[in-house]
Amino acid sequence: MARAYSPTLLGYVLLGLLNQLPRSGYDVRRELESTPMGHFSSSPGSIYPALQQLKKNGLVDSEVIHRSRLKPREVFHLTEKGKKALGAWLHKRLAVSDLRDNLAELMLRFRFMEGIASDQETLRFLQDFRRKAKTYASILKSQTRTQAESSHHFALSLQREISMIQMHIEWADHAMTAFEASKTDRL
Amino acid sequence: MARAYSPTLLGYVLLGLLNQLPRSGYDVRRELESTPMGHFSSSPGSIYPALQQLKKNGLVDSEVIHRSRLKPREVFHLTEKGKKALGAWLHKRLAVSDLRDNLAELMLRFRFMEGIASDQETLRFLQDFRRKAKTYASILKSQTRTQAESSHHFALSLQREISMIQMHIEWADHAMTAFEASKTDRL
DNA sequence: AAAAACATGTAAGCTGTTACATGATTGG
DNA sequence: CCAATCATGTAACAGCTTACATGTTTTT
Repeated sequence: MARAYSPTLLGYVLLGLLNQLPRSGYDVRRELESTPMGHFSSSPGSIYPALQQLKKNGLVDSEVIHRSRLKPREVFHLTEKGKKALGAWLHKRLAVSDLRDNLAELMLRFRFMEGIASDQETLRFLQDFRRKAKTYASILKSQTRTQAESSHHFALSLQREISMIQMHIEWADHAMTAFEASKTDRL
Repeated sequence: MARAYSPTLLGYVLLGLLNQLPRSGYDVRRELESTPMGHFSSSPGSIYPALQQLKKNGLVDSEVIHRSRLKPREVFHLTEKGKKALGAWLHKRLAVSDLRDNLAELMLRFRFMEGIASDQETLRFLQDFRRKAKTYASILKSQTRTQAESSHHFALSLQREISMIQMHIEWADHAMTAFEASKTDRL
């Protein structure tokens, strides 16, 4: 039995982009060039195989569009399975360790929620994010008390980490009030 | 002709740790477990091959220390070549794009400066860091003006990025005054 | 006439991960 | 006696990157 396929982070980025709008590999490359998503390369050697991988596993499908003169474009779009996979990724519950290890991924998830997650769902994400950040911040602060004396550089690094998390808590607050406001607008 | 070997980021982390203090692979693993350096795994399959790689290229050397009962330890230390490589990494000039793509690496560099870079050199690093951060911040702000209207989520993501950089500028200020103070202390 | 944009792919290789494998010693 | 700690490695693989490869069309 072939073991369960699960997209890579790059795969989810592609799903997110194709969910916004069906695109060719070339379109995706240009999008990644103009607004970088994480640190992924926009080179053909990255994008085309990744799209084929998604297609092979049934998360996207494609139509080849022939034009009079130009080379035909292969335009990819999400399948039902692809939409489910993207949705599952976006709604996955956060772990505290994600704040340390996968912050960039969490932010990508936030960005790709646009258009497919309701304001309610986005708010839930931000609330969860804020709670986990609070927890992580208190862990870091307890480390300050126990380890900080040992090394100046280390203490400054810890301080930076704490400021980072603090800033993200404030950002989440800001984002949440923005979403609360937009919710009220529609009443 | 074999083309020039240059350590990977994990390689530099190992050089930094071994520069602080000669260690065995096992020691390194425990260090990575207790205080994570970037997102590297502390698993044997990561550490032992990486150390062998560094040894093969002459950046570290090792002595095998035999003890009465316990398994012998292979303790690694930097060679002259290794010290040079580490120094070159630490003093490499920053690019503005590093603020976006390699922030974690910059912070590792800062941490490993302890003990081998002078306060002057560390200050220069922080000054450079601050300048590049300022530049990057202004680039991001100009993006806000041109693209922000398009998407709410995207605007919030941009806002977060700007707050991040802003926070790092303040952190650099804080760190610099700390180093200025310690310099004055020694007069 | 040349350069840039359009459009897609393959091949080789590096880095690192997980899982597997082994075995002695020490502490509870 | 069982678990944890000490200690080192290999093998298979995933995932991505760079460099190579190809050809048309539009813009300068």
